[in-house]
Amino acid sequence: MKVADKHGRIIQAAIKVFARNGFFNSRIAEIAKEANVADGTIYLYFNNKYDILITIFEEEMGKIIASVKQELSKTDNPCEKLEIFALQHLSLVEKNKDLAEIIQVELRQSSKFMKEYRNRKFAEYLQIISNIVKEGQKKGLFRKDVMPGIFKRAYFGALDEMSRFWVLS
Amino acid sequence: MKVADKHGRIIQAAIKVFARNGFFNSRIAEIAKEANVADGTIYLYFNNKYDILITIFEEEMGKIIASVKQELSKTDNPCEKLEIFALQHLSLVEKNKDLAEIIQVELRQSSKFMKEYRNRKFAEYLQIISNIVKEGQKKGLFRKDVMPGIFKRAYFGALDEMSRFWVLS
DNA sequence: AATATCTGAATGAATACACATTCATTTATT
DNA sequence: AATAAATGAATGTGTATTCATTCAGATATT
Repeated sequence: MKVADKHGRIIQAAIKVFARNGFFNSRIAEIAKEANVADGTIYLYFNNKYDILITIFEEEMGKIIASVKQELSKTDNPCEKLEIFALQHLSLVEKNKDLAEIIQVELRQSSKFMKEYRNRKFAEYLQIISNIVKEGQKKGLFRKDVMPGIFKRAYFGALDEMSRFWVLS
Repeated sequence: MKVADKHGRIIQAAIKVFARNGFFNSRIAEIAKEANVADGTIYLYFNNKYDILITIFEEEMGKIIASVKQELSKTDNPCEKLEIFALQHLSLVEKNKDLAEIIQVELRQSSKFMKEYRNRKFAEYLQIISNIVKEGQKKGLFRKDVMPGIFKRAYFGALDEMSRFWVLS
């Protein structure tokens, strides 16, 4: 890492500040201060405030997806995969509380103010679950009447709501 | 309903507008227009913008809780109750998409900008689930090692995430 | 090697503007 | 006539973004 990785420092600062105040109540000035950077410097690395949030979604979710896929590749038993996914999800949330909070809180309303932006990374994350289910059904391990597209939501939703308990405390 | 129930009209307008834009991107002027009321009139009925949102949480969640409890009282079999809760939740979401969206999207971050406000109504809603579980355990119908406080979150989370699929579409 | 010139990253004060809230005035109700 | 309710233009504040300026380091010139 460069001694002065401004981009990275701003992202890390923003994760902290957004998690603390929520996106709309966060001030660019506060992020700048947290990153030890001038207000204007932020605009050398990002187009605007939204852009910082989008970058957090993209870059950080990307890392998480990669890490989960990595863990899942260690087995090809769909039952075990499902379990690994849950454990991995909860442990990642615990390790990155600020990031988890931003994803949980801001992702939901992001579509509201970033019309053009559809969160592909999040969809990709959910996709991992439905792929496990499909695989399990092919192998005759899971019931065929479970709809993977519905299941992925129920499974993720349960994990998400449970983890929210300790993220927000 | 009174011919000019301003309070109610403003609330209904705000539900529509908040659902459309999200809280922070909603303008008081837009709510006023939607309610066919002058901007200033809103401040005769509410202290400020936050107050409108809080009132939505309190009043509308109150109605929903009452309605769910009503339905649940029709049986005293905990298994059936759990099923009724799910069906009732999903049907209420479908009937009140705008309200559902606000609760799903804004509730999460509300704690961020309304420091003093703890959402009691929402806690009360979750409580319904854990009470069913406790009852079922007492009657020997549910496993004793299920923790009601965790289960209520997993169950609600699954329902919530599934319904989000069609709320936001 | 010493000096002059250039470059562009970084700064932070100044700007511009959006919008919640107010309140003097008007309209309705008793 | 007195009181209450409603109006909407005007106000003031907060803050995202801009941009003229600085300055450390690179490059050219002597």
